[in-house]
Order: sequence, then C-alpha cells, then structure tokens
Amino acid sequence: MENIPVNSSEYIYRCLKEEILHLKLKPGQSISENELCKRFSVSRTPIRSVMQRLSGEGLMNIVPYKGSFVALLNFNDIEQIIYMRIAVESAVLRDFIPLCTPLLEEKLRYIIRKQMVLMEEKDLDMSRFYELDSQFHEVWFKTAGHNMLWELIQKSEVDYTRFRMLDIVAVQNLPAIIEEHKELFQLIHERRPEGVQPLIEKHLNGGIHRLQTRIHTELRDYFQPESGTDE
Amino acid sequence: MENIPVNSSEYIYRCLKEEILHLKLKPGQSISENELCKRFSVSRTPIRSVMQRLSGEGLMNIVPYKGSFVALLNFNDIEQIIYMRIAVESAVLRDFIPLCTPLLEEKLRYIIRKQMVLMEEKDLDMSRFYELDSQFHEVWFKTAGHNMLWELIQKSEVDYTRFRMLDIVAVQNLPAIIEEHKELFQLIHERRPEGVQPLIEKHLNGGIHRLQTRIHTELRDYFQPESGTDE
DNA sequence: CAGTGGTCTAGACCACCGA
DNA sequence: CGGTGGTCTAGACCACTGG
Repeated sequence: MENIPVNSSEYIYRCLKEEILHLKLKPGQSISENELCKRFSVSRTPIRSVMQRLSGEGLMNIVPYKGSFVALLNFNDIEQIIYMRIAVESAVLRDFIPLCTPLLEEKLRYIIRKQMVLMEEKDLDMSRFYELDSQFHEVWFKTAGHNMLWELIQKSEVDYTRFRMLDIVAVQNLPAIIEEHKELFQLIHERRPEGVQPLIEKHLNGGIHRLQTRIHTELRDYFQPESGTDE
Repeated sequence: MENIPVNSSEYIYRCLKEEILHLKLKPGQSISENELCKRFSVSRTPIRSVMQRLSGEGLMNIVPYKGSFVALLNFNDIEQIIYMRIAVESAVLRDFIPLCTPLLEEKLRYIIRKQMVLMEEKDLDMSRFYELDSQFHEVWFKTAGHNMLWELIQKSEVDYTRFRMLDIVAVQNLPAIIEEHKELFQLIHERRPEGVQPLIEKHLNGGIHRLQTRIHTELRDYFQPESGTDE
C-alpha cells in the first residue's frame, strides 16, 4: 500500500517507469495487475492503462493468461540502436561543430566538470551521472536544430537506456566515459569534423565493450536468450 | 453505424488508423468520442483505448475539454525524420552493397518492374504503389541484419508516412520515384558504395522538392502553421 | 480449479470550453 | 448551460494457464 496522490494513473506510471529504468524492478521480474491494484489502492482501470502504456513502450511484456513481466533486454536491439545512433549522431555532431559558440563550449566543459565532481562523491548517485551524460549529447542535437530527433531517439531507446544504466551501475567505469567526453570536446574545440565518426563510434560502443563478458555470466538473466544457442 | 466484429478495439483501431494514414480522414479534422461510440455501437471504454493509442502514436491530438483531432502534419518533424533516414539509410545501404547477391538484385529489379506495371494501370491503387516503395527499401535493411531498425524507423515515421502518401496521391510523379530507384539499383549493381550518400539524399528529399510550393497553398490546411509567421 | 489477463458495460463526477 | 474529454469505480463474462 502506498499513498494515493490525485491522478493515480500518471503517478503510478512515473513510479513504475522509474523503477524499471533504474533497474529497481529487474528485467524478467513478474508483476501482477491485482498486486498493483492493492499496492496503489485503485481499481483495475488505471492499472491497466498504465500497463498498456508501459508495454507499448517496450518496458513491459504482458503475456495473456500468464502474467506481466518487466521486459528483458534484447542485446541485438541494443546493438542496432547503437548503430543508428552512430550514424545519426556523427552527422549531427559534424553539423554542430561550425555552429559551436564559445558559450556552448563552456556549457559542455561545465557538464564534464560536474561529472568529475560527482564522481568523487561517496554514495554516488548514478541516476544523476546518467542525467549529465544525456545532457552532454543533447547539446549538439538541440543546437543543430534537431531537437525533435533527440526526443525521438530517446523514446526509441528504452532498452538502451537500461543498458546504459547497467553500464554505469554495474561497471562503474565512469572515468572512461568522462575521458571519451573530453576527447569529443577536444574535437569540437579544434573544429575537426573529420574525426567525429570514429570517436562517436568508440564512445557509443563503449558500453558494449565494458559489459560484453558479463552479459553471458552474471547479467545473463537480464537478457533475452539468444535464439538457437542451446535447446 | 457499422457492423461490430468481435474485439471491437482492434478493429476500430485498424479502421481509424487506415483512414488517417490514407488521408481519408483529413489532418485537422475533428472526431468526437461520442460520435465514434455511436458509429461503432460500443461504449466509451474501447473508444478511449483506441484514441489513446492513436494519440500516443502521434496520429491524433486529444485536446482536453475541446475535442479530438486528426493530427496535423509538422513540416519540421518531417524534415528531421528525413535527415535521420538519410544518415541511417546511407550507412545501411553501404553495408548492403557487399552483401547483395544476384538473387537479391533480382528481387529489387522485380519490385521496380511491378511498380512500372502498376503505373500503367488506370484506377491506379496508390496504396499498392506506396507498399512497393517500402518493400524496396526494406530489402537492404533486412539483408544487412537491421530488421529491427527498419521497423523502428517505420514506427517513428507516422508523419512521414502520410507525407509520402501525399507525395504519391497529390503529385503523382511516380516516374521520378521509379527513376530514383533505378539509379539506386544501378549503384548496387556496380558495387559503388561511394555514390550512396548523395543519391539517398536526393531520393529521400524528393518528396519535399515535389511538394514544396503546394505546402503553403492548396495543402496548407494539412500542416501545422509555422510558428511566428503571421499573428 | 483458482488465478491471470482481455474486454467490455454502465455509470459516475470532475474541469473546462464556448455559446 | 450543454458538450467535450479526464478519470475512475464496480463488476461482469471470457479464455486460457498451470498446478
């Protein structure tokens, strides 16, 4: 049981979405509608509306007559999202370089510094770090007039968001991420669009490299089984 | 009033979606929930579920306390989708070229020929032409293992789908589209990945060039007013 | 069989809009 | 004021699952 603010649906939606994206609800975990009805003290209608929404976004799998489950991560999907991001973001960053003003450079520098400060803290808030990481990338999308693309990519990235979260909380290799951001910054600072593609590629593929071995061991329960391996 | 098959929701959803995408329901047109209740003889619950779904996909705008409307097209969004597609599809097509077998070449040739045949028909079915156009592009996505990306792009393309439909039904410049497909085919056939980028760019921007002038005249009611023009 | 989700009805109350 | 959507309850019946 929890307290029930007005507009239950919206609250419940945010609540569950946050728990899923921050991996508080584990991929694969089962969640029953009736349980949720009790937990939030509401009837099935708002719960179902939330579940439909989450399942529409790919965060939840509703299996008829069996149950509802937090969606597993699909490694292939994640690879493809990264492929797409590399293509799009390289183009955007190349567009951004000639548009980058000293003020924007300072903004980027500022984000990097905040991440460095955050990293030093004990009881480090990983969500906050993730947030800053997003902000960094957001700068060039918005500056180059691709605001809508950034939002679209964010929405399509549901799996990838949890993957990045996993990268951050499980690997905790924050210095590597910051280092890559610095390299990107250097490129922008020196106005060298030719160097964009390989660096973006390296940066966006970073999570895969860092997590690769563990996906098949400790973290395997979070991922969809590869089709045709065993059985 | 219409006949009411089982599983009203799904039927109603398909029905409305088709009518919107094929421009039978005009962008901007108002649609009331209660009207739909009568038309399909169901209560508000299934209607609302359908409306939510459509609005979630960006096909519908639900304006609280005023009404529901078929979403207007947003020219800027369409440009950005095209920008993204150019980046992604160029990469995919470059990957595809070395993977293209003679069998696949025949498949592409076959699609082009079908389009040419279709074009000669009187009472030409534009939806069918659109369908073939999609199939052509789909080939390289699927072959290069980017099946999921293709579906993702299709889903993100709701506005763009109607834009392409507009291009096909309003401009009817089918020879231009076919000609571009032939050029792309030639590139593939000769295994010339360097030529991909500009050609993809030309092809995907084609619709904009063809429609450009009319967007501000006959078709202006279908588009969101540019912010800050008049008023 | 009990439990799950799938679907729907009927009806309620609210907030806001425009005439 | 009547019409619109926003939200929710309560409860019904169904189809399928799994012990």
